[in-house]
Amino acid sequence: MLKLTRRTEYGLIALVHLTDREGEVVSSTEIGERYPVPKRLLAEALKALQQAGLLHSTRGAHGGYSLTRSADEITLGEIVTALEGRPTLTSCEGLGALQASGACDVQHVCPIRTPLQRLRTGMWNLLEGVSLRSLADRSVNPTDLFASEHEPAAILHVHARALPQAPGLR
Amino acid sequence: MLKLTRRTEYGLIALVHLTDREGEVVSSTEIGERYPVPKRLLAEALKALQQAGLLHSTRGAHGGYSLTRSADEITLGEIVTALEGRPTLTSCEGLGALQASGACDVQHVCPIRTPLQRLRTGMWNLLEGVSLRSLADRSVNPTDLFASEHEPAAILHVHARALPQAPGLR
DNA sequence: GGAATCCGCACTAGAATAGTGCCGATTGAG
DNA sequence: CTCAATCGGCACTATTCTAGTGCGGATTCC
Repeated sequence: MLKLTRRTEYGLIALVHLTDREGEVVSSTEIGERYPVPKRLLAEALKALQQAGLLHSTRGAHGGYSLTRSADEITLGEIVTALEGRPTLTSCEGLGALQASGACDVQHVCPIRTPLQRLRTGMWNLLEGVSLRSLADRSVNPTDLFASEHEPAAILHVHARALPQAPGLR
Repeated sequence: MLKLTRRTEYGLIALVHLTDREGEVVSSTEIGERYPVPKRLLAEALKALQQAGLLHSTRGAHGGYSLTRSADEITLGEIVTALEGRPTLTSCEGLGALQASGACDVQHVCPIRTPLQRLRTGMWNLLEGVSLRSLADRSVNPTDLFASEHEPAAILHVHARALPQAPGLR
């Protein structure tokens, strides 16, 4: 299913909270008390974020977590990657380490392998395009986060009639 | 996990194949023979697509499936919805039927509810923006499917200037 | 020394996913 | 009219993923 796990959800809650108190050291206890979140799982999410280098942890009394970088420099993509691994779409991609080894036995005939990789890339860009800051900023109009003035369909350009050279993303 | 199920994968394979033979009636057997896909599951995916109104089925000998509309008019969003339900991101949204009933007990304090809804919307637009036709068209440059002339980050508009991307995965 | 806090391991229960089998209903062809 | 191809529906199993919880150890401040 195309959705995030709770672990990620908890991690996001924590990160948004940490963004509110940027610069400070906040304990997992504090976060756990503020939101109805199983503290134990919250701790796991925080650990994962720490291991991914997104959070700095200080132990001992008065310890806690803090952002290692500015909230502007942390993307949703990184966060999701840290919490549940880089998002893949199909089994083909899951193995194969992306086109590296042609491990996918369907590869030769599989008509969707490449298209689906594009899809993943697109979704990935979407996640990469959102900073923790913008996520945490409640003053931003929801529709403005992703939506642009242009028609979404036009942006993503559906039928791909115009095929302008694209910035080599990946 | 942020990924599609195999069922969806199989459904997409079938749809791409059906797009290649647009107008014709193709049996699930034929598809199953062409690609190394468990025929049984393929049949399930096809059934789901039929029930969603994306495919027309004819029974009996020489029966099979065909697209109900032009491949241009079918979006990935519809397909995914048919095969695994409308993508949600968090539990908050899962219940609540989206902001309708305030079922989410975290709602009052949950700092990510709204932002995450935006995320979902963005991903949804992404899926809605891709037609089956463009997905099936192998001549389209992969990067062009989603990418536009504009910088992705600019489109999705974020403060972040795209960090160096870690190629490592899994 | 005690309290607060992060750290790491292991375990259970439930849900989702992947896959398979079987039989009935429908329909075209011989 | 019978046979074979094909869709349609039901039920079942095994594996993996997800969610949640417990416990004890290591650090650090007071």
